[in-house]
Amino acid sequence: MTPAPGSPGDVLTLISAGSATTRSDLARLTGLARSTISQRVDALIERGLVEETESGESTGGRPPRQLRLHTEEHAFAGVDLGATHCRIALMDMSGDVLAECEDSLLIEEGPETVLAHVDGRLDRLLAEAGRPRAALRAIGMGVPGPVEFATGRPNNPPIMPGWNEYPIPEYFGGTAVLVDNDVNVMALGEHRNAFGDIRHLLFVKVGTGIGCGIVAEGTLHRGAQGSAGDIGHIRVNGHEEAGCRCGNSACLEAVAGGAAVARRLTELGVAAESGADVVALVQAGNTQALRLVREAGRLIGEVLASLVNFFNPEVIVIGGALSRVHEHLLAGIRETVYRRSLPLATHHLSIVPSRMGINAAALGAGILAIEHYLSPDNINRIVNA
Amino acid sequence: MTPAPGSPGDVLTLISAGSATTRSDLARLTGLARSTISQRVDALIERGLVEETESGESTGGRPPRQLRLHTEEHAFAGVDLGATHCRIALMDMSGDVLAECEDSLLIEEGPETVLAHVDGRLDRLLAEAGRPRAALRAIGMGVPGPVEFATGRPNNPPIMPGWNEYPIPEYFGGTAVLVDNDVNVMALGEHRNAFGDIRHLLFVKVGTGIGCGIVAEGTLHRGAQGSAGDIGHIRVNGHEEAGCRCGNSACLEAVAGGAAVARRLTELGVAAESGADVVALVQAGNTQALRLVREAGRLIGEVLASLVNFFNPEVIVIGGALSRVHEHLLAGIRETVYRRSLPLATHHLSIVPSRMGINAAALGAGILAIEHYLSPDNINRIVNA
DNA sequence: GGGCTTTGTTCGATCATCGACAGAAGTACG
DNA sequence: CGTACTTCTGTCGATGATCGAACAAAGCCC
Repeated sequence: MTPAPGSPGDVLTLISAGSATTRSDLARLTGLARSTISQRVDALIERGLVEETESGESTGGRPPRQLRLHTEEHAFAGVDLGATHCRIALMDMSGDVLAECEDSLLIEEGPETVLAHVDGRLDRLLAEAGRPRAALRAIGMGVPGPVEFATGRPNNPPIMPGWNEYPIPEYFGGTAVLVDNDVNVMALGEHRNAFGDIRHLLFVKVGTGIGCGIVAEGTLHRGAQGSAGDIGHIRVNGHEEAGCRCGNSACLEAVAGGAAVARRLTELGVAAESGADVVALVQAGNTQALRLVREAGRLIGEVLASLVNFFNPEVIVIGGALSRVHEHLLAGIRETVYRRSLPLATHHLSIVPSRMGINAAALGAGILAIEHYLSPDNINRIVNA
Repeated sequence: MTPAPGSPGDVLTLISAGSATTRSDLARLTGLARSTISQRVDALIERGLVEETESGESTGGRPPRQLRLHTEEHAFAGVDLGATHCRIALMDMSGDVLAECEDSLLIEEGPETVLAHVDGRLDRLLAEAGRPRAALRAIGMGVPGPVEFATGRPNNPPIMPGWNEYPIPEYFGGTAVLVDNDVNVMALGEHRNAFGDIRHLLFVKVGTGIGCGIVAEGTLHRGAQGSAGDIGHIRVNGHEEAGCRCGNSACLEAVAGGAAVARRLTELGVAAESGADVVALVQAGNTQALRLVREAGRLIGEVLASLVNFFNPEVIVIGGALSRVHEHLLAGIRETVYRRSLPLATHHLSIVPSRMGINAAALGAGILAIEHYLSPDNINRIVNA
């Protein structure tokens, strides 16, 4: 994955990526001498970052001692804040979930209330996992709105009253807190768990609104103002009648979002209020709902066709509430994308449903926290301290 | 620009970027000891990569000796191959042009003919600049079609018959040859010469066709198959009647490209065959042409509005033949983008005409070659040899 | 049990880097 | 005009990281 670096903290990166599980592997991958590797691994073990497990299988000689991230003593939290829910996953350093929870919680109650709730849940989850608060190394958080990633402040979020410019990291004192848009952390979760070797990936969340997380060269592309991926307000053909909350008309999410599909169903005499209702109707076999979901897929596909030409990704992952009925949504999307995009761009393109489902955001947020902690710079700092 | 690395070849990167012009600068920027810097600079001077110029101005003590890239002894070529032309710029290591040439040349004559022409011109330009062929360190080349960058082979280019899969680098023997799409090298040229500190930039070429070069995190984004930026075949609203050479209808370049505008003018009774004719008509004050160019700008703006939401660039540069009448084209583009994109994304967005004009491609291709040669890996290899 | 292979550690040698010093080349000022 | 001061650059011994070789450990194969 990584080329072949030689600096100190890079050793840990290789271990965490699973590229190397023994000292010999490390020596081969980094080009450093075995003795040097041993010395570095010792330092990492001493700091509690790496542990040795039982010996592996021999390949004809002395069996190598397996190395892995130290899964005790450290903990990381991934927080998924939605408009009406809060999910938290407590993870160890290798990304395995130690404990998790899910609550109904209105984000519009404002940062103090919501973050106090999160803080309380963190204590409970840590207790459940039997780790002290001090073991919590970093917190990742996905929120439903644009965020200035560097400072962790929401940037004029439309559905988060009271959160504008609120400095979320400061609420948690000294603990490192990484805050990002929810779609971005979902994209990250999906990429790291299921598509680690894919370089360019799009994650499209189809829920009440529609958003997109962009992975370019394996890292999140956030854009100049951190608003990249906001595809919900791209104009689609021939729906000028559909007004959008943003003030324009014919926005993608005003014609193909969960709320829009529900409204159209209601107009046809089938009662539906939200994307969840739509999903229920489709699962119950309602043909009108099924047809409209597929039609929504076509509209989304039309926008994605443009983005495929522009960005040329290898994989597009479809997630969000509506993707629970992904067969129909995907059929519509695929139909349009493969017809409207250039052959060169679609030839090796896969369009697949989310593999992480409802957990993508919390897991992705946790991964954001873990990767921050395991970044070579941070590790070098810890080891040299 | 670069964070604060400490490895050997990075010193040269700082010098070439203009971030450091003296040994003291280098020590401050890299954090290395002054003695270490001196030693490295000596090595670079000995290899002929860096030279000392006359002393700079004193700031109260001994004046520092200025360092810069060694501009003699090395040469780089930037080759801009279009459908009907060939421009070559011979440059020194700092990107200054030593000699250039421009010829009419049909790319459809095939690789052997065209590359032989290029090779001959290279010899002439080198002679003009008084440097031996051996001084030519690398060649960058932009071609009008998709390219597999890693191997330098065109990938099913529509307007380059005979070039498919042709291994261009092999034609030039041992010299390093970097081949890329022409729009990509234009984007690179524009970025490096005029927008070096911008992280995310789009370069849009409006000529007979329409294409886009993407700079993300300061580097070219080529996509999974190297076809990223192919925005000419994105569908636009309400022009289903316009058939495109790609087989679809309502493609952006079928309604707003130079050829399309010329065709529409002809339909209105104003004779025009190509984008160049359109430009001439606009410059002559023809109001029909002016109106259609502005209308083309609006259509392009509609597509760009989507891409701004998706990619969130800081700057969009408009280039290509039609941009010679950029006031009108830009007016149309700006009008639509600022109306249809999200405020957060447009707030700090600039949409500007190309500063490099017709030279963008050749210069960008040359920069591709220079940056390849000056990459830390390559420099370390040279110094340690 | 005795080769054989692979892994991991120990230890002296080597090389890059550092810090302190001295010299170089200017300015500021009496 | 000379002296103090500042800033830049090269030299040199000390230090610390890295390496390679030798050695010990731990398995397999016969």
